[in-house]
Amino acid sequence: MTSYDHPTPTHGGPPGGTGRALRADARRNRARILQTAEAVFAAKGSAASTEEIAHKAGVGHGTVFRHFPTKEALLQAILEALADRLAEETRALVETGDPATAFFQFFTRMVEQSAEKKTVVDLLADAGIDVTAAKPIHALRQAIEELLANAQRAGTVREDVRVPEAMALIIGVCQASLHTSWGPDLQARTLAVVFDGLRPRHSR
Amino acid sequence: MTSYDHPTPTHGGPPGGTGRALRADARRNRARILQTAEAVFAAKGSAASTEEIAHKAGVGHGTVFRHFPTKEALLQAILEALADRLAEETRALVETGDPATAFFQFFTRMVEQSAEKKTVVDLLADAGIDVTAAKPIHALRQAIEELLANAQRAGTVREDVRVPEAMALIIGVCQASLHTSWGPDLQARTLAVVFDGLRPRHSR
Amino acid sequence: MTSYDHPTPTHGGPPGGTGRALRADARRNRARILQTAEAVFAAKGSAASTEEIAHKAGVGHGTVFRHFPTKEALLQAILEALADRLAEETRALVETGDPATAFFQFFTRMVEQSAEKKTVVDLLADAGIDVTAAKPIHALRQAIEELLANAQRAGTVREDVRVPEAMALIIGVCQASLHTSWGPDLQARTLAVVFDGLRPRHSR
Amino acid sequence: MTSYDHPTPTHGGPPGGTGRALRADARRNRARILQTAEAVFAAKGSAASTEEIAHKAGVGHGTVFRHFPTKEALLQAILEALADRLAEETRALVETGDPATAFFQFFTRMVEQSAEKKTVVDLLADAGIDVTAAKPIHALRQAIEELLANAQRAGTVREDVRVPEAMALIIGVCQASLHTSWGPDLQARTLAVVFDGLRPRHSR
DNA sequence: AATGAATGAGTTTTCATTCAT
DNA sequence: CATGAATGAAAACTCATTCAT
Repeated sequence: MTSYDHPTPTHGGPPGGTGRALRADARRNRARILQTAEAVFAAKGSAASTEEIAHKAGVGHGTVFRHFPTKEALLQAILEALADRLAEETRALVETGDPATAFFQFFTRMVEQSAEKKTVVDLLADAGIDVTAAKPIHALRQAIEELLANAQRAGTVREDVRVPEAMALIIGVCQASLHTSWGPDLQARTLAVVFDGLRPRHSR
Repeated sequence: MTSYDHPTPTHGGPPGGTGRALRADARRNRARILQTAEAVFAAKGSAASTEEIAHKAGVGHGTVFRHFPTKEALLQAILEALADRLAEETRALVETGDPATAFFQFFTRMVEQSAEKKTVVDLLADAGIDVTAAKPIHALRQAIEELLANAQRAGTVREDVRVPEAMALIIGVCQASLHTSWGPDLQARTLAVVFDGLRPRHSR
Repeated sequence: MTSYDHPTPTHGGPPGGTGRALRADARRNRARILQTAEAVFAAKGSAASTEEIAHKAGVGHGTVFRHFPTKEALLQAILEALADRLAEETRALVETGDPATAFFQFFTRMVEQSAEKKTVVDLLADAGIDVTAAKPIHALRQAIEELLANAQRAGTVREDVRVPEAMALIIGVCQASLHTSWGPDLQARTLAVVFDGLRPRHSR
Repeated sequence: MTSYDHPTPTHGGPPGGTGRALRADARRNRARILQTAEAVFAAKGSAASTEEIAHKAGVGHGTVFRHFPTKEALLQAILEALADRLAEETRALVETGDPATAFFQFFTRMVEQSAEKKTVVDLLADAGIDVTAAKPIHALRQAIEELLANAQRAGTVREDVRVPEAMALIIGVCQASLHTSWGPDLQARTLAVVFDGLRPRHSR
């Protein structure tokens, strides 16, 4: 959520000092647009109109374009904001979690959040962007790499599993969660299979 | 391919004896439209225009709407046709394959075909249709159920795995194959993890 | 005016024969759109909206885009239609006029029509198209070349005058006619100066 | 340049003695906006946005509208400024030039400057303003009248040529210089014809 | 039955103008 | 006074859908 508070990058200066709060409302608008857009795109896919987003955000639709010059830019911004949030969360898990279980916690958490993440994956699909290529994804990827390596060092994930398939499995299960009648039971059972496949043989 | 030849079920009876010749044309048109639409939607996503489909199918724009009253109906019809094809294929595997390996063969085959299936899943996502709700999916689902049951009877899949998570895993890996740089290696390693998770513990 | 009657170039066949008059109204619409657009652009410049043109032509604005995929295409079509008309007129003058005076008649006629030609010149200016490069202008240019050569052979225009300056003078006087309070007197006196400059010295 | 320094005539008196410093800023801003706008409009036509002008002038967007209540007003102001400049230049020629050739020099100079003047003429055309009606044109017109009269008195221009056609010819050749491939040769030959038409018969 | 012309609601984007800070 | 954020009218263009031929 805090990542929505960033002002436009052209205004790097801190708001403190002489109290130049000239664009407090602009910042607020930007944040509201991002928030609204994420929700709307999540609900209706990237085909949702900017007009609807503007309306639901309570601003004129010109204001959306003032903050994000194209629809594509808005999509990218959402992507980055979400990636930032996830990377932050993941990094916290890297630093404070139990290495043996943190990767599995993370995996589960991602799937739980999948309604939100649908946006990301959809946008990635629509934009034709390769997950591995998108810049803001990089931090997230690195955090995942660490979680995986830690789990392997702790002996809870097989040594021969590499990052690409780990990400593929995460993405896959998250996506699957969108296309079936997906209750907590089903989620648990699906993850159980995958987690079992990830564990070393001798550990069972 | 044969599944394209079904006329719309709403036109069950011919209006007269002499009407047959025209009916053949219409049937051919319907088949060509479906075929073309599947290819076009696969290539361009569901945002592709009906006009383009009509053009590539070599029919007038209006003809598409004569056969499918809305674009949505066309999407549904493609879905049904594809589900029919897959069900047929799967059924053949049920009847002629080795029970111990048929389920895994089927799973692999689905992922290999995922480029084609992308269409379906994308369309499902866009249309907000739940896979489990679509009627023609039922036959496919039944065939999968049999494959799974056979494998469990043959001891190559854990007894506690149920159909929903099996389908979720299939869908998930298929979807994952569309994002990330997905080569044969990655596909093999990802399936290895999932298959491993599906096998009974004592079999390893 | 007859140049408006051309059907879309994709339908080369003659309307006769079996009387397949399927698109009589399409042809009519195309002609009306062109006619209306020429008038509107002449009155308001090329900044006039396609919506206004559609409205004044009595068609939906989508129809304008069906016939001319972009506004630019519409401008070009007007240009070509006008060039066609002028070339035809000029050619007639080449064939039936008095070589000694035809060039001057043509020059005068162009200036008289300048209200109409404003469209052309404006469009040329707006589109950044070089007069000499536009294809449909070529026929017109050739006719002008002949008029000039004939006049020079008849001794009413100096031998050292070349086509480029002749065209420059025509364009210039036509344009000037748009920017001043331009009555018949002023037109006559301005042309008198230019015509005098064009005549050989010994002829006066 | 000096003509840019005039404040808007509607603000005749200063509100107080201490207000002078601010006024100087405002004057400078006004001048910079006019200068920038002339350049931008010259380069991009009157479709250029006020935002771009504000940016290039280094002022806020709102400042442009503080000085010129509408875009139209800005166009008018540019026109006046340019007319002032040209009138000044022309007046200098009246006072210091050779009466026999000054008019022709002036004519040539106008055509040479036509790239700059394109702005004006274009704006006039776009705005539908008649040259003869614009007030600041009057001074320029008077100067031209004198140049013409002097040339006629010196015997280098025919007695029967009046100011309107002289201006029409100037405007026409300037405009023509914007269309067609216009090199120094073509300019020279075109002016040669016009100048020849302007000279008395016995002088050749 | 097939065609494709017509339609107009909807989409993205731009920009002059207003107004709060 | 200066600023730039907000606004919404308007523009070009698309496309599913309808309908006359």
